[in-house]
Amino acid sequence: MAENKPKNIRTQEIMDAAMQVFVKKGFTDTSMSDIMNQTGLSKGAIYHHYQNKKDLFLSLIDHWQNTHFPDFHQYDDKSLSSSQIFQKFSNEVSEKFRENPAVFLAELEFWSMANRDEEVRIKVKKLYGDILNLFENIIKRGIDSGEFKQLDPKVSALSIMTAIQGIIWFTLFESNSFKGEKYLKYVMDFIIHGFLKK
Amino acid sequence: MAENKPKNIRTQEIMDAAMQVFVKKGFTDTSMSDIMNQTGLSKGAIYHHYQNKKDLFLSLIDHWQNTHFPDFHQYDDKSLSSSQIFQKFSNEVSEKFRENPAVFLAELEFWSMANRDEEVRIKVKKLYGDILNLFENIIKRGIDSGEFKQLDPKVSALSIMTAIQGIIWFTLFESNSFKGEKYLKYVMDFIIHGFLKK
DNA sequence: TAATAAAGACCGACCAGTCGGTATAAGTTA
DNA sequence: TAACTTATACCGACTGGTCGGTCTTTATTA
Repeated sequence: MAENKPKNIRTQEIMDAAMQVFVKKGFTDTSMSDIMNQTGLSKGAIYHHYQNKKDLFLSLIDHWQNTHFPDFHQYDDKSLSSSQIFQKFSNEVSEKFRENPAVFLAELEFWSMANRDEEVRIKVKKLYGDILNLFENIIKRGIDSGEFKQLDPKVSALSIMTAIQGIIWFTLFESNSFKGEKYLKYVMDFIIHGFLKK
Repeated sequence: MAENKPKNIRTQEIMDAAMQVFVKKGFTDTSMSDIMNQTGLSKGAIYHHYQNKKDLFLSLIDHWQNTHFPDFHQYDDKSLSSSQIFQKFSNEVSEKFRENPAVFLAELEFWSMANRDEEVRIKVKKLYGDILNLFENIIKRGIDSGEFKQLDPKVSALSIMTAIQGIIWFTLFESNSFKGEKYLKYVMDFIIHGFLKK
């Protein structure tokens, strides 16, 4: 029998295990027994910590945001220009990608589920809403300071986001992960260059 | 009993019906009886035309490419500049999006399945390989003619593709589909402008 | 052209197996 | 011992796939 552990420790373990399986097999094809095997726990233990499979999945979205997403506050640094902030962000994404490409596959699963389930959609929409807000503010700051030309902040923010999402393509279709980083750098430079005032 | 129809007609019907259900519920959550209901056919009829559920799904990828993807040959038109071709392509995507946003959700399902199944991955990889080749050639032509600056054709093609994919975001999270078209136009103009020689 | 034969399309009851979830018991710890 | 955590036996709903057989259309032949 597995050692008893405090709730917060155990749930972290379950989250990490569930992430692996969900990313690999998708929500529906992942059975609770898959998660049991991955954690080494029993069915009863899992259901003790989570009401049901969907509850577990919804928790996973929070877990992803907390674990894998860059800390927002570090981008409030006023000493950096808007271009520099985007570059910094891009570098962090590259690093995440090199360490663990599966992080981005999780997003794919989130999007796919968002298309099927209202609750998931709301939660994922909020997740990306947060990101877009961050980008938008950085862009606005760049415009106000005279660094960027007169852009549409909302659409520009979205362009950056979708450009970054493009890296998922490499995780799926390209074995050599180096190229993903090259893509990201190239695209980011291209966009920022287009943002800058002449 | 349903009227007997020639194979090619019937399979088209099944494909259209299956597309709707798969996009809405995803592969695993779609049962064969869902497809039965959507077509009005019996289980035996479906299995008469397709070996199994996965065979049906794989056929759907071909069907999508044939039905919803712009005809490649029209882009061989040498009288158009590379910029004009991309603009034309972008307009067609916009039109598709206005008519039926679910077309793009199908891609999401393809990607998601590509992550889980080797056969699907190979097929989807080829699909996007075709698209990327088309883009790459147009870009190369633009460079050779002096219209575009010295770009990396492969990465540039990928940038355009991922930018277009970004429209999926609107299908998922935004009710007002008009905005998707605005996004696409904005991004496409931005990219092309960046491609052009000064 | 009429009768017959072959092919193709379609039907639905049925099977073996899987899954999410529940109820309850057993182990652990403070 | 009381509270918490983990284990196990079990259930009902549902799924993909099979199969014997029927109905329709097309081809052949007399």
